[in-house]
Amino acid sequence: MTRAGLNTQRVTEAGADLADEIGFTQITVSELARRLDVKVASLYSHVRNSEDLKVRIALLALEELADRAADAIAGRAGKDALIALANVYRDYARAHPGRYTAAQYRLDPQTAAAGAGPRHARMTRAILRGYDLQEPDRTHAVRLLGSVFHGYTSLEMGGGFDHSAPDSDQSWSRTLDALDALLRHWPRP
Amino acid sequence: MTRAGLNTQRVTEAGADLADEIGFTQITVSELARRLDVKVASLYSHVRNSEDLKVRIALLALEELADRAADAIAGRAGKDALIALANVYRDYARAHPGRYTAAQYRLDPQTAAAGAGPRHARMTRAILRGYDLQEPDRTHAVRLLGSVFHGYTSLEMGGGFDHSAPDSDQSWSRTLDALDALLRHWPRP
DNA sequence: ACATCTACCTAAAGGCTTTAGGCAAAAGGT
DNA sequence: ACCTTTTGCCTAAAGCCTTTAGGTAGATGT
Repeated sequence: MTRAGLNTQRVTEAGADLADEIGFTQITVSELARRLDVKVASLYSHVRNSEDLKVRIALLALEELADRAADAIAGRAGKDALIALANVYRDYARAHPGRYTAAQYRLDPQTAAAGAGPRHARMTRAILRGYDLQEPDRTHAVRLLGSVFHGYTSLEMGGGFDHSAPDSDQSWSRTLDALDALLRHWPRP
Repeated sequence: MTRAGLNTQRVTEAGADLADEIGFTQITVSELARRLDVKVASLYSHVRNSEDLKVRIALLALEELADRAADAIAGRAGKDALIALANVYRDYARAHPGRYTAAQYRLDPQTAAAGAGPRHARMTRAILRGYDLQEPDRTHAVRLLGSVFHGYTSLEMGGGFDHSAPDSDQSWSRTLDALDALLRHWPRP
């Protein structure tokens, strides 16, 4: 009887793929075992428990997202960079809904700090180099951008903008126009 | 042996309270039964199954939120109304994290349309009466506002803005200033 | 060929979900 | 008060998911 050749890495990737297919919240160790054609107990050599599996999928998704974001903003500035970064999140969420949901999974502070979370914050901050904002407004703007990227994407994923005109692509595009305008004319306190 | 006197309504409310204490994702029928000091099977007279319980909690939260939002925007306009509405969401999320998470629970379109979801959209739209926006920009703005309210609140709830200066209250306040400015000077296509 | 990992297995205990069938408290009519 | 109906809660049981313990055989290196 030949082996499947699993290790923690592969189990995590298979978990992420499975999440994209059936939804992150539906992930169970049993379901993943079925998918990998392996007995449930076998997975417990690669993953501490069900929670550990979810955390690993979350960290994987955060890292993949950060890599794509870094690619997207390299060599761009201002509105170009803003649009490129924003689209990374939205496109990733549409292509990999399970992974994207996983990226929102609540991690304890230590784990979060050790993962790719901080890279995301730095990249959003980097976008603002193209605009004339000083601290603390820069931080406020980072938080606003994060909120819009995540908020829009997650409402859209939840079907909130389906079945109503105008279509979501247009709102997205105009939302980015609006954010760009806002960053260029950020109000004084 | 005297009865607990439960019905669907009370079970749902107890479920919502429990969600606020232990987190919406931790909700199980068993846990709720323990909380109510009742055997698990008994709850299945009041609730079809675990999913049904969660949906009911979600609908309850959406309704409570809509009621508070309606109170908040009554008799206000412009930036006042914007701030009041935004604070309803944020305050509710902080006071009732379990219910707030429940309000984000994905409902099937039929259930969603029958619940308080559409009321929320109408109220956000009502806020924009105080600003000079025509369709389709009005809809784009509704979506942007929803994204920011939900996005900011959910990142804040997830601890994303902890342990970094300036504190989240300030960013929130300045974010609302920025949104107000944006709505007053919405960019042309 | 040998020892050593290591990937996978069987077995079993415990918890959550859900259905079926029953009993007794509450509610309502006469 | 008495009887009937309703209904709120129960016990029992089956099925699936999680997790641990202990065992076996394929891969790896000497």
